[in-house]
Amino acid sequence: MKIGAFAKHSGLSVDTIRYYEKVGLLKPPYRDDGGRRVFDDEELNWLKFLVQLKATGMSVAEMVAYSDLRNQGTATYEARQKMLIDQRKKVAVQQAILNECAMLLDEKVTLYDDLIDERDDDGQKSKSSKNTRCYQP
Amino acid sequence: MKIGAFAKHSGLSVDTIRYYEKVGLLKPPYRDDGGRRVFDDEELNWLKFLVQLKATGMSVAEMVAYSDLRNQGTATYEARQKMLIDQRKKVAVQQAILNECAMLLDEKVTLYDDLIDERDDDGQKSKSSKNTRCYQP
DNA sequence: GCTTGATCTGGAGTATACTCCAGCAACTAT
DNA sequence: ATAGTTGCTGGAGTATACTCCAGATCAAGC
Repeated sequence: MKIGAFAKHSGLSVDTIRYYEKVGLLKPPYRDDGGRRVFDDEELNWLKFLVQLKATGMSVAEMVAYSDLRNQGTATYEARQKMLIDQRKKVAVQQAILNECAMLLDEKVTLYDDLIDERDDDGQKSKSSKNTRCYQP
Repeated sequence: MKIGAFAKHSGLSVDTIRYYEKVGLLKPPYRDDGGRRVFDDEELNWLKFLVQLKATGMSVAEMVAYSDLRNQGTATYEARQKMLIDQRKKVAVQQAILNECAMLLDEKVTLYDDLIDERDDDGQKSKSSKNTRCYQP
């Protein structure tokens, strides 16, 4: 697989692939006769995993650290597992934050329905205005 | 409330407060005799809301857009509500991604338990090695 | 009065993670 | 054979969101 296909399959750009290689997330791949990079499926799986780690909010620097451990073999299993456990905790925190924010957004959206009603009832006797002096969101 | 207290209550730094004012997220506050910024609770509530919007992944540019709408008064209720609805959708997407990533991490952590067992059983007849040729995570 | 700490301004600098470019080489389809 | 696409390198540039600094002012405690 050449770099274009590799990029497409991973969802990253060609430049990003080369950048990832440069910083040590991908090992220097085999080169064909013309000097072009050739990637295999194993490396694609690894890259997809990196993409998912990134989605959890892990920085490139941390991914490089993980990658370096991985390149050192089985002796680093514990260290790698610890990194994943730490990341899992961060994900849990992030999930809690997002859940709160989701509720907040839902509330605000509902509040706007009321605000819109009140604004449009302007000058009429209002039957159900509850938010007249609510903090303007 | 002076800028130091305002920063502390919001969890942001003093520099960030001034930066937020500069880009238009905060309106130019009242200044005391000495030219120092004085913030009120309403502005603190607004800033706290911005912090939560940021936590949902909204960019500063988008927050500025929302802020500008807010400054235009009740005529922009619909536009603001739409922004929040859009952001709510993004949060839902982000939640789904995080849920997947959380599961992935849990799986990987479990896998490492197995890999560690296998590595430490090295040279013994293994009773339960299931991951001998598993992709190295 | 004097020191200390908070705040001020304008502008420069930083960290992160890419992203783009020039200029060239090498495949690929017609 | 030639045009178009893809890939190469090294290095520069970009976007985002701050963060830091110099040099000055201001307020409060001793």
